[in-house]
Amino acid sequence: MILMTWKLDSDRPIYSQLVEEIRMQIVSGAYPPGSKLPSVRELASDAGVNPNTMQRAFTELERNGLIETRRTNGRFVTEDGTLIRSIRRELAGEQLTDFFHKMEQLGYQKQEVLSLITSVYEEESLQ
Amino acid sequence: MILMTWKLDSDRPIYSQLVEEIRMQIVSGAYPPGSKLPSVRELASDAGVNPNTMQRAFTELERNGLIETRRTNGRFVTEDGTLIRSIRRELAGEQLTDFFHKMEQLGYQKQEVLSLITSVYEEESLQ
DNA sequence: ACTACTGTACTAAGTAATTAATACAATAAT
DNA sequence: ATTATTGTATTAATTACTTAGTACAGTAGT
Repeated sequence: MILMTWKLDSDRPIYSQLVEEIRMQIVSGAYPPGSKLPSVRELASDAGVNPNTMQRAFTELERNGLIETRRTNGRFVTEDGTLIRSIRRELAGEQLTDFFHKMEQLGYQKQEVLSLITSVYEEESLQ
Repeated sequence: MILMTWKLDSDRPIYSQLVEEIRMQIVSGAYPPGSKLPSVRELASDAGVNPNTMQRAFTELERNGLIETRRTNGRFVTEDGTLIRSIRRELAGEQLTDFFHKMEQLGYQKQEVLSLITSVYEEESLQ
C-alpha cells in the first residue's frame, strides 16, 4: 500500500492525470516490477474519483505495456525492467526538451538558462 | 500581423491553450508593449477556433493586466514593460521549478539532471 | 461449495467546453 | 451621415468527461 498524493486539477481530464501519476509511480520504482497494484475500486476510492474513471486510466496505461492484467486476480507491474527504464528515460527526455523549448519561447538564451540552473544548485546544496 | 503556429491539442481546454500561447507571444516580445492585437474574429479565424472561444481567452488574459481593451477600437498590449518582464520572469521560474520537480519525481538525482543538461549543451553548440 | 474480490460492461444523468448563429452599441474611417 | 469594424452578449446544439448505480463472470481463499 502506497500513500499517494493524487494532486488533481480540473484543467485537464482526470483520467489523463491519473495515467501520468501512476506511470510516474511505476517508473520511479514506487511500484516495483512484478508487484501487485491495488484494485480499481481501491485506487478510485483513494483518489476520490469514480471507479469508471480509474478503469479508463488503467486501460490507457496497459497500452504502454507497463502493467499486465490477470483477469480476476488484479493488475501487476510488468517484470520487464528494461522496458520500465526505457520509458523512464523517455519521460525524462521529454521533460528536458519541453523545458528548453518553453524557455526558448520565453526568449531566454541558453546562457541565461544555464545561469538560472546553476543558481538553483547554489541555493540548495548539492546532494 | 504575426504568423503564429497555434499548435492546439485536445487534451486541455482550447481557451486555456490560447491564453498561454498569446501570453507567450506578449512576454517574448512578439507583440511589443502598446501594440494593437488582431481582432477577436481575425485571431479566431487564424487559429481555427470559434470567436467565442477566443473571446473567452482574452477575458482570462485581461485579468493579468497584460492587455487593455478600448471598447470599440480593439485590444492593445499594455505599455507597462515592467509588468511584462515581471510576468516573463514568473513564467520562467515556474518552468524551472516544474522541470526540477518532475525530474525529481522520476527519481533523478540532481547530479544526473546536471549531467543531462550539460550533454544537451555539448550537442548543440553554445550560441 | 461458499464467499469475497477481481476486472469489465452497461445505462443514465449531470457538467463543462465548444461551436454556431445572431444581434447590439460604440467608434474609426470615409 | 454612412459604412465597416470593434468588443460584447445571448441562445441553442453538440461533444467529451465524469459520476452514479448496477450487473456479470471468473478466481483466490476459506
